[in-house]
Order: sequence, then structure tokens, then C-alpha cells
Amino acid sequence: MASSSVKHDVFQAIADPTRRKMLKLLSNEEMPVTSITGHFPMSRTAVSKHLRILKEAGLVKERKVGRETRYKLEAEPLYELKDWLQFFELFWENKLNALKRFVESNDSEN
Amino acid sequence: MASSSVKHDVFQAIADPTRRKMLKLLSNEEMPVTSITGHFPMSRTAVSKHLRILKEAGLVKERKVGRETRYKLEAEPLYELKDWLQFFELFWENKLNALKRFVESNDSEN
DNA sequence: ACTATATAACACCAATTGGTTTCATGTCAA
DNA sequence: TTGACATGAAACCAATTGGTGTTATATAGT
Repeated sequence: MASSSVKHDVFQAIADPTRRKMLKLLSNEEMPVTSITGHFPMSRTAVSKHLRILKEAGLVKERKVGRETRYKLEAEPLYELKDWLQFFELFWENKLNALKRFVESNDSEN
Repeated sequence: MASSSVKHDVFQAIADPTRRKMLKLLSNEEMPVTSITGHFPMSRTAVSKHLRILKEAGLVKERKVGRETRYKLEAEPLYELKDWLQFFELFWENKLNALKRFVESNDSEN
């Protein structure tokens, strides 16, 4: 259910450096939009839109607390990226380990 | 020297599903542009532009053979992605292994 | 009740993206 | 050397992206 009917996928979501920085920021602690904005040279509205894209990709969870909405990292969708990468490990290391890791896991499209 | 002065970075390059498919295709064998085009529902020129973006990210190598240019996967830049991902492994598995893997490698920005 | 705060939603804009067709160049084969 | 093939380069276009400012709504504090 993690990757169904998402407008933005994980690959797209992490393509932007601002969003990658946000993910690291939100890995430490849950934060409201205004606090997040303090870490970036852009308007709160822009930050909010980045957060929406991350949310669509399932990479952040939001929680309403009073008048603020707090965001937090949800790392699980990154698993898709890890799976994708695993295929290519074969090509930068010839170690038997990589081959073993690959054949004992299931492959995918793309 | 791998990641200096690139117009398109790895994260951007793999954001597009067509380019991800190309990388898998070119992992098996070196292929000229026309052959590659056969695998995609778009013009040869469009394929060529995707290949240029992959080349800028260092993800493919080209080799001129006669009148054709053959492309092949160059997986090494994907290492950056792996490094980036490694940080987040901490958050989807609490195993000591992940922590160990993290602390014994160097972290980076973004 | 009033005022300030937190956020989302909306309308707008310039730049980039992903595609197209056309043109130019280089190479192979006859 | 003439013609076909392989590719890159250029000009163009619609849609998306990443940003802005403004407006609307809900909640908190007094």
C-alpha cells in the first residue's frame, strides 16, 4: 500500500537538494513548518510545498498539534530506492557478496 | 573528481523512469543510440537527450565505433546514492548492524 | 470578543523538463 | 563520389517545477 496512487514518487521527491536536506532535518525531531523554514532561504509557503511533495511520496508524516502541523521523517519508502540500487551493486563491485545479496532478493522493474 | 562541475547530478538523473530503465538496459550490454531507441516509445532525439543527462551525471560511458556511438552503464556514481541512503537505514531498522555500518563510514551534506 | 499565530490554498511567474521536428556532420558501402 | 545511415545540434513547444505574494481558516491567548 506504500506505493499506490502517489502523485510524486520517491525518486522524484529526493531529486531536489532542499528536500533531501529536509529529510535529514526531520530525522532528528518532529518539527512544525515555521521551524523548518528557519533552516532554508525561502518562504514558508515554498517550504510547505516541498513538504507536500515529501508527504505524497510517503517520506514524511504529519501530526496536528494545536494550531501547528508537525512533520517527521518516515523512512520506509526509501526501501524502494535501496532495492533499486542493489541491482547495480553488481556493477561496481565484483565481490561474491554482492552477487549473493542480489540473487537472494527479488528484482523489480525500472 | 567524480562529482565535480556536473550540470546534472545523480539524484536528478535517476528521477526519471525512462532514464532508470535505460540504466538497466545498458548494464547488460553496450548499445548504440538507435538500438536503445527501440526500447522506448519516443524519438531517437529524445533518447539522445536522456543519454546526455546520464552522461553528465557520469552514469554512462560512450565509445565511438565507426559511425555509431555506443553507450554503457557506469555504475560508480551510484555510490553517492548508496552513501546517502545509508544514513536513513538507521530509521527503518534498529539493528546494531545499521549503526555499525553508519559510524564506520563518512557522512556528507544534503 | 479580539488579536496574533500557524498553516493551507490560491493565483501568479520564470525557468526547467521532456518531448517534437528539422538541419548539419560524419562514416560506411557501392 | 554518391547515397544511405547514425548521430548530434538547434529551434521550438506544452507541461511541470520551484519560487513568490496574498487570502482564508483555524486555534491560542488575553
